[in-house]
Amino acid sequence: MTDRTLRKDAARNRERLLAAGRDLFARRGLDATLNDVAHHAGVGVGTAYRRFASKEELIDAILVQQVDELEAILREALAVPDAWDGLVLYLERSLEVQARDLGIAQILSGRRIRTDQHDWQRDRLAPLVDELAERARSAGVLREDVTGTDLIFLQIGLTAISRTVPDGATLDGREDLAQLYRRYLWIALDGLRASTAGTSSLPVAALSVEQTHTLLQHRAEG
Amino acid sequence: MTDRTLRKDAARNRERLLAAGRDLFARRGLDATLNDVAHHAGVGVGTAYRRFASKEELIDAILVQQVDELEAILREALAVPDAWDGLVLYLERSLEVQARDLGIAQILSGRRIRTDQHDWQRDRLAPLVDELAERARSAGVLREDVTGTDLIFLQIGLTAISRTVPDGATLDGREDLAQLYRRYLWIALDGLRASTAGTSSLPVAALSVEQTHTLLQHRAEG
DNA sequence: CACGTACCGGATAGACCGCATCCATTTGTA
DNA sequence: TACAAATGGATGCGGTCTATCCGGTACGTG
Repeated sequence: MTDRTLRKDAARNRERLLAAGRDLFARRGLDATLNDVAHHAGVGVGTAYRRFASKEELIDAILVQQVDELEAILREALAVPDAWDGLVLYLERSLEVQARDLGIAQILSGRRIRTDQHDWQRDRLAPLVDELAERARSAGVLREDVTGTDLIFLQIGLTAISRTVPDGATLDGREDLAQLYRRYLWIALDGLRASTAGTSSLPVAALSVEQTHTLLQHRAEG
Repeated sequence: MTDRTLRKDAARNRERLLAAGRDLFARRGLDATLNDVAHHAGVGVGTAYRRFASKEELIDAILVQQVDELEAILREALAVPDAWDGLVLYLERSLEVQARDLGIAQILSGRRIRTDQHDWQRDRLAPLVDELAERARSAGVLREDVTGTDLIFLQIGLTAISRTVPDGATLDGREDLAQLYRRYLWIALDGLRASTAGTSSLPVAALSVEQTHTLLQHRAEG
């Protein structure tokens, strides 16, 4: 890296670009343009391209922070005494992040981008997820035939459900639409439990046929 | 419609276009070009545009057949004596269709296209799904708090998981990769059951961390 | 069988979009 | 002050998708 202290204004613009990038990638996903980011950051396109040679480079820079966040969630989950509670905490928090941030969801689902320096998925996150699953299995709370990779794929599915709901959508005065995916998380959790001690109460009410239709319809226009 | 009997060659080309469209939309999704379809059908672009004024029109024509197929699956499921078995049959078959056909999966998920004549989702399919769920609830096999719309959203999630696996992918000699999503279907099914009579045995083996990584990596290049 | 017309094919025009560069101008700092 | 560093955005390039146009072809009716 050419890290020989940036000029004051340059450093400030770099921060602005990172912030705008986080914001824009979160909302519109990874195919937002670097030009978009520049405009959104209030700087010229040229400035953006001087700071980050390509869009990928910007994404990589943003990614580091977000992987740290996910790793923190995992370590916190592992620190929870009860193995099942830890598992639930991880899934809830991780999915909350991905529901809010389309960009990171796309990356964790293996879509869109192919940035070389992100073997972190295997190297940093995956072992922790595996450990979380292993611990829950050993404690007899997670069914024996489920592994850490299953948790990954389940997250991919649940994230897809959460993307079904447009950004700040409400429907018939329902404010909990953004949490709809949690219904299905909890159904999945009941399916993941070893001891089938009944069913959990689902955190969000189901949608009516009309509401579902409106939602999916609305989605086509975005 | 100008249905005053097409000339023989025109009719033949229309069929070719429909077949090519089905094939291409299934494999590459709905953003395949009408020019692509024409080329794939072995006819000129002009021919394609004479037959179908726009891509949407072609999609609509194809859609009719596929909705019929889905409706047939639903009716078959409703005809199964055991309510739970019917539910399982529906989900298995419907997801199999969507796993094979990216185009219809995109439409059922409310993505991509906004074709006006397809309120069929609410009008033809949704009531049947609802009936299926209602029947299973009444029979005491489906948990009380789950509705037909929940089945829709679950399918969206599971379809997303199935799209994780590239077309004819194998990994370490595993031939069942295309069925990976069924693991998660069965986890979901266990979560949907009212009587928690233990856990089902999952139909496909879990992936290792390395296999998962390879899969998601590979996906980025498509 | 001959003629008109519906049809064919594909080159091509036109619109749009994303990426990246270049350079005249401004700003920071030694 | 002076000069290197940084700025901004107009601009060029290459790609994609949509859709049309028109010289040539083949169907099928009289």
